[in-house]
Amino acid sequence: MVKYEPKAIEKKWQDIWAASKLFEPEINSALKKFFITVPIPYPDGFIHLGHLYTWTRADIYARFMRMNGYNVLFPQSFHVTGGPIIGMSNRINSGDEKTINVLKEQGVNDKELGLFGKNPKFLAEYFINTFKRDFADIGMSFDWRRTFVTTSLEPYFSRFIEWQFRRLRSLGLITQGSHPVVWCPHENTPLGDHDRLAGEGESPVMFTIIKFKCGEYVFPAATLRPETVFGVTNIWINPNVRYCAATMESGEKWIITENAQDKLKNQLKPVKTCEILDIKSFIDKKSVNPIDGKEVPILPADFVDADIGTGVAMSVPMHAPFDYNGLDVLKKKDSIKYGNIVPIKIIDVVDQKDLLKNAMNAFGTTKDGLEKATKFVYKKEFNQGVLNENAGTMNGIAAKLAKNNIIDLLKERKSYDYMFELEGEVVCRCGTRGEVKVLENQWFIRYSDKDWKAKARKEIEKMTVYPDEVKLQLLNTLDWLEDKAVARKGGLGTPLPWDREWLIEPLSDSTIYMAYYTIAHLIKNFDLNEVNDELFDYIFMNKRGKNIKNLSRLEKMRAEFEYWYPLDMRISAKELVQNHFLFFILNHVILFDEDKWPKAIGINGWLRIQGQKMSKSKGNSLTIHKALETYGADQLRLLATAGNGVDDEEWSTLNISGLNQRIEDIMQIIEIKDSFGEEEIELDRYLKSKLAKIINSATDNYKKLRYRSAVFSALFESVSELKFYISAGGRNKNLIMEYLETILKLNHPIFPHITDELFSYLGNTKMLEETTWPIYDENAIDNIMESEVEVVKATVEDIRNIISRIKKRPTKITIGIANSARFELYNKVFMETKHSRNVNEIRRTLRINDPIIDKLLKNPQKLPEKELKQDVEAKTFTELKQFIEGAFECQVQIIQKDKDEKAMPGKPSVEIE
RNA sequence: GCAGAGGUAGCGAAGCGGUCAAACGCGUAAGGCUUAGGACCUUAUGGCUCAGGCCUUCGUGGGUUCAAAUCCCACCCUCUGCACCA
Repeated sequence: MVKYEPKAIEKKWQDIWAASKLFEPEINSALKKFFITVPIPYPDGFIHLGHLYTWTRADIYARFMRMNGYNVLFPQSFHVTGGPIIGMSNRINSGDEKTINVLKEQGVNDKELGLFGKNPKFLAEYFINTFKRDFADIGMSFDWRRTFVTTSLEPYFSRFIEWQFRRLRSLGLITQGSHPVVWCPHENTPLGDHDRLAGEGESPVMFTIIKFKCGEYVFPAATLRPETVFGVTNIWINPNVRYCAATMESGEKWIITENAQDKLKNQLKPVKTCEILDIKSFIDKKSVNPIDGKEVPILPADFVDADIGTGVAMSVPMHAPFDYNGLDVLKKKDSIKYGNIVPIKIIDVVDQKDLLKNAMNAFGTTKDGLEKATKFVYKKEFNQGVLNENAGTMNGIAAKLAKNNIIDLLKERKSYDYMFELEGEVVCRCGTRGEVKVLENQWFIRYSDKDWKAKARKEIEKMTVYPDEVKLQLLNTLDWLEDKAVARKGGLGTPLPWDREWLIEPLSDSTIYMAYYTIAHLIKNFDLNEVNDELFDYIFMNKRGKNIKNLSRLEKMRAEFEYWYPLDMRISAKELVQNHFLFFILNHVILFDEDKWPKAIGINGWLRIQGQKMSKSKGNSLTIHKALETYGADQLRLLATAGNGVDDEEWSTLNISGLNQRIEDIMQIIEIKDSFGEEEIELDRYLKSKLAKIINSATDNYKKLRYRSAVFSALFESVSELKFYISAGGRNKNLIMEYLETILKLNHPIFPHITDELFSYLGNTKMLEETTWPIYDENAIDNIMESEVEVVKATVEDIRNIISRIKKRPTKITIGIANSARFELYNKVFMETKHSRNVNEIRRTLRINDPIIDKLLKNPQKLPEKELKQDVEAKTFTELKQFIEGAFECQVQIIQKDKDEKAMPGKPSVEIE
């Protein structure tokens, strides 16, 4: 009994591949090139199975293209820009138990841990080495000569990034401005999602400030709904909170909560002086609504949250449940004083006359209920509402549009301002409450630029995207893409060449490095001083500057770039689609000529393990290194076939046994190969036809990165067809050998080690990647033969069914094939189904009166689906007689039927005795 | 909120107008093999039916069609991204 033992053979083949230099391609103008990459990873931990999902998918593509005759470049590098490496190092240094335990479990010793904590560079180098080791062990076909590390560890690469950013700046695509971020005042740093204990996903929301004048003072009401300003009946302040009169730079005296003045300071609205005052003294005084000049009273309300906005709110009772309820409370207290304040309805929603009241009745007047009602009302009114005659000049305008119109009006009247606020609470890991801060002099890359977007749109439309739906996602995201901050003050990275206290952040320094791969191994021969903008201009733009000398040395790099670029395929998981991939595309279209724009991208989902995404942070990741203790490389590579597209796919080790089984099946057939002979039978045509279809579908699926489907036909279907052929009496050695060779080729990209091994068992001395991909032979397709074999299989099913019904062991089975007249009618009907599947129509066209026609047309669901031939059916049954006898262990007779009503084409009559 | 994807038998997952009671894998059950277990092989696995038949199913509710898991509309639920965060 043969057993598949992957460990025994995998190292051997990895060494053979390495020695062959197969994966270190050189320029070869006789060959078409193919350049494929995966985004560079952060070496801040061990590579695990979740990562591998993406990389194996790329490696499979690289091997597939090599076998298809392409000169394939598949390099890999590493990313250390930004925070992750330093963050990891800091966590270890500060004794973070979770992190340390995970690493220890994965085999890091105390000495190494100590160094990790002290030296982020050591940490990065350590993990880069483990990545390389694990990549090799899993059989990745990388060209390691071109590896580099972005960015601060590699001055040559930094020069490249500087070149990129000077060019972007010279194109006017880098600007400086201010920008709101969530900020930790304790650590003095922006708070990303990963830095938060609470408030993940919270981002600054812009509140409109509308200035209501009251004598010398301004009441700056903060609101999310400026479109309701026509419906204001009063101003709310909270009598239980300390307020102050803050003198702003403009000289205006704003009445705001004490809290609010710090917020304003953070948002570049410095408060010059500030006097505490008794807010209660303003109650019942009048203020002026700037939109229409109407006077509205200032009233007390304890639901006004001192932590949000300015502490001054405008009251629109007809459109805000809290305001309505607040006014109600006051009216109950003092109906004379407040009785004449009437809610004003300014937004109409079709079919929703009493939207607010209904919502309040439905949700109640508890705090929670009012919040729900608020959400409900806001949503309906904003999306479906239209302003009415109470809204002055805005009458008839949709609420959605009115918002900006009203803001413009307020600006004209110098009654507008804005501030940022967090809707939910954000807490930093250090425990401090996060707040909004507007950063000054931040550098931006102008992804909002219309012309730039138009170019990118053109490229996306042209590009091949697997799977298809991702293209739509790219285009949609491009539409709302805004300017992006390109630099930060912390972490690692290349300084902005013109403002060196800012470091270029990771998503911005990783947009065009694929071009750098083409020269990465050569540029190191230069002195760093020689590596300047002119050099890059010459290589990448063919622009020869004054100081360019030593042309011959440069020429080699230029040739590499010209040969390998553009990038033909980039593979990644889906989370990079809406950020990295867009930046990658945008930078390419602006920095390179159109013939150097990327050709295709392939996106995959995640690997789930027991329903959860496999990731470092979830702690459910299995490192490749560990997994290789139990499984072989090819067995782990099977996980690349977990899915076809962007859906997340469940992976279980159980699939591995299915793989093992097929491999052992193949090994067994190879073992008995000498027992096969020369005889050719009808069934050969069936196997050849199946093989052709398998080649066709596997090839197509490989091309589209649909590996789940590819492995299904290349491995599972192919082996089971071969087993059927042999069990049904097939013995044609030449055919079987050709079949085996073909399926080894078809499986090689996914399972390179075992297929190379088995290929050598067949007496070959070449590696599979030195052979060529199987060619689909259309002439081998024999649909009638395939159909008739299916008829036999279906008949066996039928017989089984009957036997189980009548509950007796058969002694003899007689199978009656329909006569050729019936086949003729059958095929006539089949031909008609190509034009119409409407039974009445078929009947009308055919105009044949025959009980067989009636039978065929009885059920439109069961119309003939394929062409059948009487002689083939008869021959097939005769040839497979032994196969049928074997299944039932009794005598089988095949006869021709002339009159039997039951025998139909594709459905012979069956008599069981 | 905006955008994208998805809901299929006990589970994973194909199918994306007719050959669909739904591939394939796993699980489960019976039989074979074996001293026994494992592995392996065969068969069964929505319901009913003692001659190959019938009935009900593909998130929910409608619709289009001779025909819908597949197309259209509405609703419910799940996942993902949304920017200084890699």
